[in-house]
Parts: sequence; C-alpha cells; structure tokens
Amino acid sequence: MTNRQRTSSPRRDGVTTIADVARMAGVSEATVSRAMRDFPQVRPVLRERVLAAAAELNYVADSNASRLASGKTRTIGVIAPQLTTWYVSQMSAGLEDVLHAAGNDLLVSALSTPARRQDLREGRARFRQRVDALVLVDVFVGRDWTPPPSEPPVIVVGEKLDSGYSLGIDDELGGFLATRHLLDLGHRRIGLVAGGAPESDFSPVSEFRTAGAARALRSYDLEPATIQNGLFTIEGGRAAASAILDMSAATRPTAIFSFSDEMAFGALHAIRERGLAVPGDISIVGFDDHTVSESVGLSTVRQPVRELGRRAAQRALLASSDEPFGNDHELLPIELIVRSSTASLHSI
Amino acid sequence: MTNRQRTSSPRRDGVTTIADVARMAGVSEATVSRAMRDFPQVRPVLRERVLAAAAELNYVADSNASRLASGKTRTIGVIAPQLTTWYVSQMSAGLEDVLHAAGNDLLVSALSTPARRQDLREGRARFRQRVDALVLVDVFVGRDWTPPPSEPPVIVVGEKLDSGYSLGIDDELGGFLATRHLLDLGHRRIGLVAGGAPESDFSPVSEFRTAGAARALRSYDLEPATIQNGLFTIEGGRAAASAILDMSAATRPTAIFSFSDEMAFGALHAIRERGLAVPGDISIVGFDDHTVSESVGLSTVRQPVRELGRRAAQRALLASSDEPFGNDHELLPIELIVRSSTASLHSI
DNA sequence: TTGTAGGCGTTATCAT
DNA sequence: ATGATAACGCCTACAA
Repeated sequence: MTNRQRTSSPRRDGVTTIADVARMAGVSEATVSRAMRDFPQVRPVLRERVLAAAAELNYVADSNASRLASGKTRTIGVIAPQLTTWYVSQMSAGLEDVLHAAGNDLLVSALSTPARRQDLREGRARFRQRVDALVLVDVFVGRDWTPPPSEPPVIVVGEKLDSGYSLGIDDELGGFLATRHLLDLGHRRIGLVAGGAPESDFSPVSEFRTAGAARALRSYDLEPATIQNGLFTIEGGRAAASAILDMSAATRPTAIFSFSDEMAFGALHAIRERGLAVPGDISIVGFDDHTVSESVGLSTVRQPVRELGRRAAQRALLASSDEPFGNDHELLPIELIVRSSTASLHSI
Repeated sequence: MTNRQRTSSPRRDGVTTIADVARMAGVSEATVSRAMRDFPQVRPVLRERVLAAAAELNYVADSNASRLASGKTRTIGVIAPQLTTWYVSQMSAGLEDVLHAAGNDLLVSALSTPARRQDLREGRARFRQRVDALVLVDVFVGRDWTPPPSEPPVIVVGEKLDSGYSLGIDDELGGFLATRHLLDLGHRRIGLVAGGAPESDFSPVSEFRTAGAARALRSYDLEPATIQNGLFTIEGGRAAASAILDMSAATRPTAIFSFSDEMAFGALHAIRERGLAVPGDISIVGFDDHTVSESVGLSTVRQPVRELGRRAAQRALLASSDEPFGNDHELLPIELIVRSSTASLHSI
C-alpha cells in the first residue's frame, strides 16, 4: 500500500520544496524541475505558471539534493598555499569572474602544510567529492604527477605537467627578460631573490626564473652574484635584500632581480633603511606587476594573473563537463615594464 | 514487495559508498556512519574495523548526501564587493583559518552590482540553502536590515547592525586618530580621500571616518579642506589626490588623510608624479596597515583584518549551530602607526 | 509534452 | 551497542 500521503507542509521551518511549487502550479515535480532549468520542451504556459509559483513561494532548489541526484556539484575548488598573497587573490577573482557567470560556485582552501600537499598527491584532497574540478595554484605537485582516478579533474596553475592540464607563463623567459634588462643597463653584478618554502627546495617557478636569469648572464660569461631565498613574502624579501647589502663592496650586486614584486617591496624597504637610493645606488626589478607596483615605480615583469584565473576557470568548467580532458600546457604572455627602479649603472 | 535488492556495485565509476565499507567491515551502514563520525557508542573493535575498511577503500562520505540527510552544509559563505582588495583577501584568510580547523568549507562570491545587493536585502542571496551562515564583508545592507527568516544567519563585517550580529572597528575613532595626528603635527588644511561606490553615497565606513575627522577638526574650529571620493581603489586614490593637488596654493591641503592604504598608494604616486615630496611637501596618513605600508613608510591606522575574519568565522560557526543567535556588535582595537609619510608642518 | 516512480548516499529514528 | 529502514529533495529514465 503506497498511500504514504506526503505531509503537505515541509518539515523544516518554512523551506519550500519542489513539491510545494508543483502543487501550487498544478503540475508534476518533474515539470517544475524542467521548467526551472529552462528545458526547451516545457510549454510556455506551464513554464510561466511554474516560474510564477516559484517566485511567489521564493523557491530555490536545494543544491545538495540536486547534486546528489545529478552527480554534479556545480562547484569548483581552488587550493593555494596561502590566501593572502596578491597573486592568489587576483587569481581567485579571475576564477570567480567566470565561474559566477556560469552559475558555478568557488570553494577556497589554503594548503598550509607540506603534509597536506602529500595528501593531495595521494588522492586525499580536501574537496574530494565536493567539487567538479580542482584548481591548484602554486601547489607544486611535481611535473610527473597524475591525479588519482578517484579525484576530480585538476587544473594546475604555475607548473607544467607532463600529462593533464596546466597553465601559466614562461617563467624562464621572464627570468631572462628581467635579467637582460639589467644587463642592458650595464649591470654586471646581479643578485637574485628567489622564492620557495623554507623546508622545500625552490619552487619550479623559481627554478625556471633562475634558469632564465642564468641564460641571460651566460651571454656575458657571468653568473648570479648571489641567490637568496625570499620565501615569496615581503618580509622574506626584506631579509634577502639585507643579506645582499651585507656583502662586501667589491662583490655586492649593483642590481637585484626579485622573483616577486612583494619581495621587491621588502627589498626596497631594506635598501632605504640603509639610506641607500633606488635606482641611484642599486637597481631592482620585480616580477608580477602587483597593483601597487606602478605607484612605487617598480620595474617588473608583468604577468596576467587575473586572466590566468579566468582561463583556469574555463578549463575547469570544461573538465567538469563530460568533455574529453585535453592534455596541454597553456602559456599566457608576459611583458617587461620599465619604471623608475632600474637605471643605467653608468648614470650613477 | 520490497525486494529491490540493491545493486551491489556502485553505479558511478569506482566511487566507494558507505555500503561498500559496511560490507567489507561486516557491519551495518549505520555503524559505519557512526564510526566515521566518532560517535562514542561504537565499540573500539568495530570502530577499528570500520576505519581500516574505509582507509583500504579510500572512502570519504559524499558531502551532498550527508548534507541532504543532515540538513547541515558545514559550509560558510562570504560575500564581498570585490575579491581583489587587500582587505578582503586578509579577511578571507582569517575566515579560512578557523573554518578549516573546524572542518568547514568556505564559499566565496563577489557581489558586483547594486542589483545583486538588492537581491540580498530581499532574501534572494546567492548562497541561499547552500551555506549554514553567511559573512557579508563591506556589503552595506543598511543598519536597520534584518535577514529574512528564510535566509541563513548573517554576520556583517564593517557595519553596525541594529539587530543581528556584526563586527568591525570603531571607524569614527579611526578617523579621529588619523586627523588628530595631522593636527598635532601642525597641519590645518587637511584633505580627505573618502571611499564609496560611484553611484551610491559614501559607505557607512566612510561616513564614520569622516565624522571622526570632523570631530578632531572641530576642536580647532576647522573643517576638512576638501573631501574626494577615491572609491577605495589605488587608481581612485590617485585621481582624488590629483584633484587635491590641483587646488590653488592658498587652499591646497598640506596633509591628506586617505581612508585606505591602497588609496594612499595611489595618492603617493600622484604626488611624486608632480615632483612633490612626502612628507616634505605634503603629509599623508592612510588606513588599514596594508602589508606593503611598512615598506613604503606610510603612516596609518592599523586594523586587525585577519583577526576580524577569524572572529567572524567563529561567530558564523556559532550561528550555524543551534545556539541562540546573539545580538551585538563586536569592536576590535585599532592603533595609529606613525611612519615617515607624515611630518610636522613647520619642519618643511 | 507531461507524469510516474525509482534512485542518489547519507543520516536519524526506532527497534532490538 | 548495533541493525533496519524511512526520510532528505531532487533528477531522470521511462511510460503515457
């Protein structure tokens, strides 16, 4: 006997369900479901009636229920080491730009410890089964990594993957451009402020920028005067610059290439603290084109971070659909921006 | 006849369900559910067996299903006008700090248009039925606003609500402190760079900071020399400062109080573009203590943004539980930080 | 074009 | 302490 006559009022306080709308519109739940999702086959009359009823009742589909039933979450997750860096916040904004337009949500998480990174590698990711795709920003999984099959598709930003989808910029080229700029200005002793987690080695990003710098220097038969780890933080940049400024006058660089603008801000601080002038006493070029860089006149290599976020989102959306998942590494263009923090060595 | 014998293999590719674990551990689904959630009543032996099976099968509960069944999403949403500001990214980091520790997720969204703000006011919020609580950052709903009953509980950051829970800082005091600092240095013509959306009036934040500035000025029988809208962006700050610098020498302020550090960065740029020096020709004090402010020597009023985020998260968690929802406005301390962008008028 | 009804995977209620 | 089993609210074959 199937007369389990549904209690007509929703159990939970005042939340209207699809059944309420169906009743009010005088159609079946299926029709409501279809009408709400703009399925073409519903007759305009009915669609109208359903929409009106839904509006009247202030109805929205319970996303958990839809997800359970459909198997799609309409949610993309983003994971980054820290949420406070300029880079990550630009990236998130770019992601949100397109995800929101596509009716998807953005779930964010910081990946603080290396242990958690390990989890990720092994398929115990944070957002497992909660997202249709995962965007990894500056979480360096290793280029040979392949997401476990139990995981949602992954888009990696900032590292080139052998297989799978990744995107970023040409870091080697960026390192080359920044360094050549300094060489063109006559600098021959150039210090590098690289970045990476304290326990780990440098990040792949740093590796490539360093390689690019080395390539530029090689044409003059030179090597970096020093390489410091600035941890990609302002404070780290300051410490790194301090160490550089502590070098003896004979070996101290006349120019610094900082692998992020934020580290360059810290370096500028250290330099000024010592009463030195930029670019009078020392030149400095950054990387990113941080929103503040123009204001402080920092020469830098601009990368289109927000656009990177948008592309990543588009790719994530694609990956979350049934589309066959492409395998490639997309590169966005970068550009050297010369401002007032770099000057000819001879003009000093 | 109820012999709808469950197909024993999961329908979707390779995803293990609670049934798989139950079978492997030789217990019921209910026990698996309880063991996984650390319910006290499960015998240690069984718990072990379940956990082992779960680990073996790499099982994690499908969150949509749990949510549907339990009615709790274990997710908090945050909505802000833009995601790229320093303030919002600090806030998000603070939220994530505590949410993650509590096993909750963070859903983020930008609230770009005023229309959407209207939606929010009327209970058509973006994350309706997707989150256990909503944190509104700098989304000014009006102090008399009360969330519609159909909505999740709301925590408002940056605006004091008559009823409901809100938190922030004493903006009036902040405005007072910054302005008194300039007055103490001998400045008498002080320009304000306020903020607010282009179409709307100033934000409540700006209102209060302006009021604080006015109070400080009043003790000298003064008024602001000018008030410009810098839109809380770097570029807006630059434009606002330009407008101020265009004033005739007789009326041009000798000091600027910018309602955010980011606008101050833009202002610094505008000032230096004209070949003017800070603080030699003009003093400037900001608001926030942006991460970069120390590097550029900007005097400012520090507010503990990340901590604000943490508190908001704690409150959101509380609100999402069954706890009765407190009604108050929590204020966090602020502090004037004097650096090198402000100097005595007479030392010029 | 619309309705019927059987899942989706988990939690919660009730027995035992 | 454990096990059945009915929700939870929606979607999607399939039938009409």
